[in-house]
Amino acid sequence: MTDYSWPGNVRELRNEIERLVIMVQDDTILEKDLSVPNGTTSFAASTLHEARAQYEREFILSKLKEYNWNVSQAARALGLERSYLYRKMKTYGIEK
Amino acid sequence: MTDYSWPGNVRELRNEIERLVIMVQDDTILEKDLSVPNGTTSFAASTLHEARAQYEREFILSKLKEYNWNVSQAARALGLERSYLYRKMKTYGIEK
DNA sequence: ACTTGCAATTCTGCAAACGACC
DNA sequence: CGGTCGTTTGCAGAATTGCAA
Repeated sequence: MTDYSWPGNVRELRNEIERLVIMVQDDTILEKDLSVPNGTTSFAASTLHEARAQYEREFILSKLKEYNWNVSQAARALGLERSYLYRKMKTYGIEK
Repeated sequence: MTDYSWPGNVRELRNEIERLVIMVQDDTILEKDLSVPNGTTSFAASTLHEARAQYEREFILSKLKEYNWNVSQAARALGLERSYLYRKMKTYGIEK
């Protein structure tokens, strides 16, 4: 599991762990049990909530990069208050 | 403009109109003024709000198709109340 | 299958604060 | 000095969402 970057934030990792606890009967977790096969880049969000969060995170991140991490400009482009963008960044664990 | 399908819902069309009203100085709107050139499939949402809506719509639509328009099943898969999914569908103008 | 009312939660903009820089 | 930026926080009004029916 350490081969995977867990791009969203810790939530995704936590979800996977919870899933494993429930699904795997054996004491040992094998690679086949993982929902993220080696080499996978992103794993599909099922819930609307999850999907939304993942997408939002990517979108915000891309805008921040586009504006060279100038939060004020990115916020303007995103149509958000700059203070609110900070909150989003914290929520999604986005940092330079 | 009638060549474009305005996939989101009327909101996208309205936004484009508003943009045109503001941006185009002349009395006549030319094709070059459109932010959606002929043949374009989707036009980039700028605002987080817009992007979110577009994405959410696509996501919900795909789940509905996946479950053959069984709203109850789709709602369960999406992690939403079935009554709320109906509201979303209305909001985004999703119908079979 | 589909809608609606309502309450609880969450989201979001606004204002304000502080230091730093120009 | 006035304006911008980075960052955080409190608060009130708006929007989202689940539940019951």
